[in-house]
Parts: sequence; structure tokens; C-alpha cells
Amino acid sequence: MSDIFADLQWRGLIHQTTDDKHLPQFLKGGGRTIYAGFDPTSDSLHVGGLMPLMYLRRLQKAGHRVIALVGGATGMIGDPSGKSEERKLLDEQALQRNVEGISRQMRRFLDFEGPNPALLLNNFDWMREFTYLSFLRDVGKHFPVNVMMAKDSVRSRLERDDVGISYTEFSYMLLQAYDFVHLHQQHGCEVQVGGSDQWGNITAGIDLARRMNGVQLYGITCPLLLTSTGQKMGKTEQGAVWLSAEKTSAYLFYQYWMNVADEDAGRCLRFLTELPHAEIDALDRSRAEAPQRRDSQRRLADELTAMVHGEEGLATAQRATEIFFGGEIGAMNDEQLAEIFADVPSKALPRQRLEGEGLGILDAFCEAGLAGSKGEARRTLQQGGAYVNNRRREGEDTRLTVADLASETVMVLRSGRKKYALLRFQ
RNA sequence: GGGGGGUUUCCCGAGCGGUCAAAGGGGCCAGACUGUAAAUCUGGUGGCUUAGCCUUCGAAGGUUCGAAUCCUUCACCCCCCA
Repeated sequence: MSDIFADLQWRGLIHQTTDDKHLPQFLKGGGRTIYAGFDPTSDSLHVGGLMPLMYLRRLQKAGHRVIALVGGATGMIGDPSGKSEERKLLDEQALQRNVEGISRQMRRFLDFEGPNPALLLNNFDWMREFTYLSFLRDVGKHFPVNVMMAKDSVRSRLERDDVGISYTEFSYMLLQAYDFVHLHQQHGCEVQVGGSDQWGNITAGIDLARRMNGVQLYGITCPLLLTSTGQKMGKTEQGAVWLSAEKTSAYLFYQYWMNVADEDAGRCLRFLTELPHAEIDALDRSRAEAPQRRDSQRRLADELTAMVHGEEGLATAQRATEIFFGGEIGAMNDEQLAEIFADVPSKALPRQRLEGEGLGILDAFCEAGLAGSKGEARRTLQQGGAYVNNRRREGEDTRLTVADLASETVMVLRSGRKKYALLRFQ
């Protein structure tokens, strides 16, 4: 059995632990029960969720029993950690839908079936039964308010006079702390892992368990997944990068990793892939010597896309990449094109437009929305930026006919380097 | 209440009776270069049935052969004096 703690350490995934001396030994050989929490604010996880998922996956592979805890109850309250504003509360129904979506995604990372199945739990299941009085008596009793006030997540909000913090969010810590206690009681869970911003919540749980039950639990935090410029990873101008294909296509997901900055690539490879150390070292060298090859980014994109979208999703993303970056489009059918150009706007036109003398290329670009006016289309064309099926076309009076279709009904137009639009002729 | 200045094309900003679709910059678009990066360079940047025509310079009227440019009224903004 490999040394899981050493591996985590090598990958830079140990930010802080509650017991540096004991934990490496404690985790050796497997058999421990470990949990991480997931926030159900949406029906899909985004890139940030990859960290805890891969963490649990590594631990499960190392022979530990892992619990993915979906915070149905805590999600209704909102964790103030790292948030600058009071958060909106979710209703029960939305929450349920989100929990279902998220758990579907987890199945790609964690094994819920085999001899050592992961557990998926929702803290709403035990929190809903709690009465206010019993919660105050059993849990609240053990929390000195002065200690709570000292926690970073709370203090940062108290020090600002423009936002403040509600009693509800202030109490969040108690709920998460109790989760840990509950999981220990019911499932023998002894370790909680989370991002470095979770330290306060994790230690609160450890304290609570000691006070309520006199047991010693452990916590491990990992670094947050940040870019070299200090931004959260997974954010683009178009918004978050999601794990669900409906929200972020396999192609865009793939491209996100393909475009990771050189400075961030090494960390991502360590944090998010299971590549062996030797291979990661080799990629580091390749990145230093021949950054233009972008071996690291390609490997990262391959690994993660396969993980999240499966081999099929990866194949689609790769095929789309080939085409989006130059490849001529030939011998395709509608279905393949639809898959590749899933994120590209399209417009349907009657097929008659292609018949007779055909559709003027300027009109085609206007119809497709690639040009706001014929004048603009003309300019693009004159400057050599007009492509049909990835082939540069020239001449204002070019007419497009059935012969210019890329597949049965679709024509792929492009303006400039990579602005695409489809015309569907039905 | 009195006096002065302003409102220009996506943004900033020049224009102060014809040569104004309106300088310059930013942004944006295209091209070259490149690592699907950054920077840089080149060109373009109201519409159309494009040697021409139409619409645009806060709004509406007016003067004039001709107005973004002059006059009147209105709206909004800024400054100064009381």
C-alpha cells in the first residue's frame, strides 16, 4: 500500500492538519473513514468541486472509506467563510434538485458500488429532525461565543460595517461542527478534509466532538484552487466552468484546461490528476524547456475531460479542438457537427435559399449573425476574415449553394480566427 | 433669483456656415506575427440596390442655395454670483 499522506504532501495538497505527527501514520494502510462537504448551491458542481472530489478519490483508492456529504441543511443557511455578503437561502425543492444533480456527477469520481463503497449523505436528513431547543441544549451549549467571534470567517464580517452577518450565518459553524460529530457517531468518521477556508469549521467540529463525546477527530485542509494571480480557478468571462455538459460543454471544459497559464499548470496537474510523480516531473521539464508545446495543458485537459465527461466526451472535445483550430471540415454528418459546435449559435433558413443562383456570401454572414450589416460583412470579407467550412472565401459576389454544405443541412461560417456560426438549411 | 459654459458617431474628444459620415485617442473588428498566451505591427470601424443615395452631431422649429456649425424655444448637465 502506497503512502497516501506522502503522496498528498508531494502534490502540495496538505495545507494544514490538526495533527502533523500522528496523521501520516493514522492514514497508512487505509480503513479510516473520512469526509468532505459539498455545497449544493447549484445542480452542478463547478471546477472548484474537483479539489475535494479528487481528494476523496485518492483516499478511497488508498483504502479508506469516504463520505461525500452534501450540505442540504447547511446549504439552506450558507457558509460565511470567504463570502463577503449574506447569502440567499435556497428552498427545499431547489435543494433537492441540486443534490440529485451533484450526486450524479460524483459517481464519476467515487466508487459507490465496490467492496469499499463511498457514502453519499445529506445532512438535511439528520438536521431536519432537530428541534431548536434540543440543538441549543446539545450543540450550542458547547460553543463559547467568544471563540466563535474569533474565527476568521466571522471576524472578517464583523469588522465591516457595510455588510454585517446575520445570526443565521453566524450559526453556520455549529451546523457543520455537528455534522462531523454525527458522522463520527453514525459512521465512525474520524477525519474531515476541506479547503483552507474550512479550517475554522473543521476545528469547531473537532472541539465539539471532544466536548460531547470525548473523542479525538482530525482535520486536513488543502490549498484553495487559485490561479497565480490569486483568482479562483474555474472562472471565465462567460462565468463559471461547470462539470455538467449542459452548463459547460465538453469542448469548453477541455479548452479551459488547455488555456491554463504555464505558472498554474504544474499545480493543477498535482492537485487534480492522478498522474504518477515521474510523469508530472517530466511535464514540468517540458514546460520549462518547450512551453510552446503545452504538453502540460494538453495532458491536464485530457485527464480532466476524460474524468468528467468520459472517454466519449474527451473524443468529442478533441475532435472539436482540431476543427476549431484550423482543420478543414469535410465528410461530416449533422449529428457530428451539432456535437462539435454545441456552443456555437446557429440559425435555420429555408433550403430554397441555396437553390438557383444560391445565397450571397454577404447575406449569409448577416443571417448567421457574424456581421451586423452587409457593410461589415463586406469589410470582413475584403480583409480575408470570411470562412465557409473553415475555408477562406473571397469575392463579394460569391454565391453559396448546396455544394457548400458541410453536412446534410449545415453550413459552418467563421469570421476571423475563431468566431463561428452555423446555418441550418431545412 | 442673476450670469456663464456645455450636450458630437460605442466611449472620450476635436470641429464653430460649404472641401464633414465628421480630426485624434480608446474600444471593437479583420490581417500578420505567435504557444489556442502576452506584446507588437498593418488595415478597418453609420446604412444601402455603393462612381451614387439615405440617416447621424440633445429635441423641435427657423434663417440660408447650403447648418454639427447661425437664430428661437424646450430638456438635461456643469460652474460662478446672490
